[in-house]
Amino acid sequence: MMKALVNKKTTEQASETEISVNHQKLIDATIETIAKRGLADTTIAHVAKRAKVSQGYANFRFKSKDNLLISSLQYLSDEYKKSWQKIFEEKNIDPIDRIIRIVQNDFSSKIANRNKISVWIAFYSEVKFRPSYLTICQRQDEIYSQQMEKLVSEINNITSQKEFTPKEVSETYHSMVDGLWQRILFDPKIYTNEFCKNLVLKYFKSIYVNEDRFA
Amino acid sequence: MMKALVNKKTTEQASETEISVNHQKLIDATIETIAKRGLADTTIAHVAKRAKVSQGYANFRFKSKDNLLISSLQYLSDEYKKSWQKIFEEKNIDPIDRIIRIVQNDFSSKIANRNKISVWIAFYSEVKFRPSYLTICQRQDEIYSQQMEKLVSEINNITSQKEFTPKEVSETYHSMVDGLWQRILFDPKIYTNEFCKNLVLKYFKSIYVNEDRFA
DNA sequence: ATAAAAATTGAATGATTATTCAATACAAAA
DNA sequence: TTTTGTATTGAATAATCATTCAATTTTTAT
Repeated sequence: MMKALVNKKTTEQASETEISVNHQKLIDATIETIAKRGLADTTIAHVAKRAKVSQGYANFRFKSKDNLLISSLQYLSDEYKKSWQKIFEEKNIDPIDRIIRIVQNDFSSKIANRNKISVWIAFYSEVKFRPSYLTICQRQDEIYSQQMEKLVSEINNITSQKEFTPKEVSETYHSMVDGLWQRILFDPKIYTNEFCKNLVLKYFKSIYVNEDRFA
Repeated sequence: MMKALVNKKTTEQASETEISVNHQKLIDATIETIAKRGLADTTIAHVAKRAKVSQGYANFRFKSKDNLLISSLQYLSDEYKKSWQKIFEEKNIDPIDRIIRIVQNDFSSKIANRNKISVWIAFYSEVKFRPSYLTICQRQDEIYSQQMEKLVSEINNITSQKEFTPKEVSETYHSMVDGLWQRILFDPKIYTNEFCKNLVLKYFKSIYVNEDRFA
């Protein structure tokens, strides 16, 4: 009896740390399904089929569809966070180069592609009605903004630019990125990643007039 | 027989031009329901109840739920368009004042409130999967962008600003608006309409350095 | 006032879909 | 091998919802 209890606990721990293959397969399949069919048309049956497990299992593994969706959003959020976190942290790189890398990342094909964007917007559209979605998105934004403001204030110090506060620049950039992502979804012919990236760099150019690297 | 035909035609014409009360009641109810419950949870039954007609009637009147949703998006789009169309057309007003009015309009409480925004984003999120949604949104954007570019080029002429093309300024502005609307939904405490408006005006200030009206 | 036509109802239908769970396959331990 | 526990299946269930339509109310024309 004692042994059984201990065993059970070990198993639980294992499944928490070493993320099971099926767990990840299902999350990937969920994101792919939302990208291909839209959130409204994403059923457990579709996801399970794509992940090549039974419908019953998908539900069993995540307790509920809701839970599967939340886990998928969390995964998407973590993936994005990882991509910018390390750029912000490279303290030995010039801050202007660092911000350029942030822009490059935000419009890299890995991040800003129509599939990923459509999934983000699908979740955004439900944020007002699902507190758990809101929490995940807000947490991400908060840290990003905070790091961005710090980076901008470093640049402001170097360039002795006084007209625009770090907060203003950070918020403007952030909203531009969100807006441009949306537009990539609408009209990818015009809004190529390159076009968007250059538009944002041009914005920085308007703030930091003497800095040629933004041109 | 002849008379009957004529009568019928008159009735049809009437119901097309003088939009029936129920028609508009249902569209309003649809927008309200999406705002309150989200698109995923918007059923004909909820809409009908809010519009105070029977569920069967709602479906009969619009042929299908799909059709009702498209009509609602079209209405929203038209309403927004009307609000900016007349500002662009006021040719006797100084272009800088005109662009300031455009900004004021885009962040007026009538346009940029959480209810309206959540409905917009709900439709945006389905744009990739519903060609009819895409068409409505694209048509709107195209005309807006076109007018905006024209306005910016007028301002560029006056200010002899050469660094930033009308297209660039217009696209940047447009994406900022979309991004900020999204952020109003996430965190209305920080992103008040006033805050957003000032952020955008500050952007224009960075382009048109000598123009005090943007400050 | 009456008949004919149109508008509106609401209950029934059928399709879709999340969730459950008994049955089966699989793996590990004895 | 046999036993025991876990992972996985897939068919059944129950709920939700768009759509239909026969019946009823309201409006219009005579």
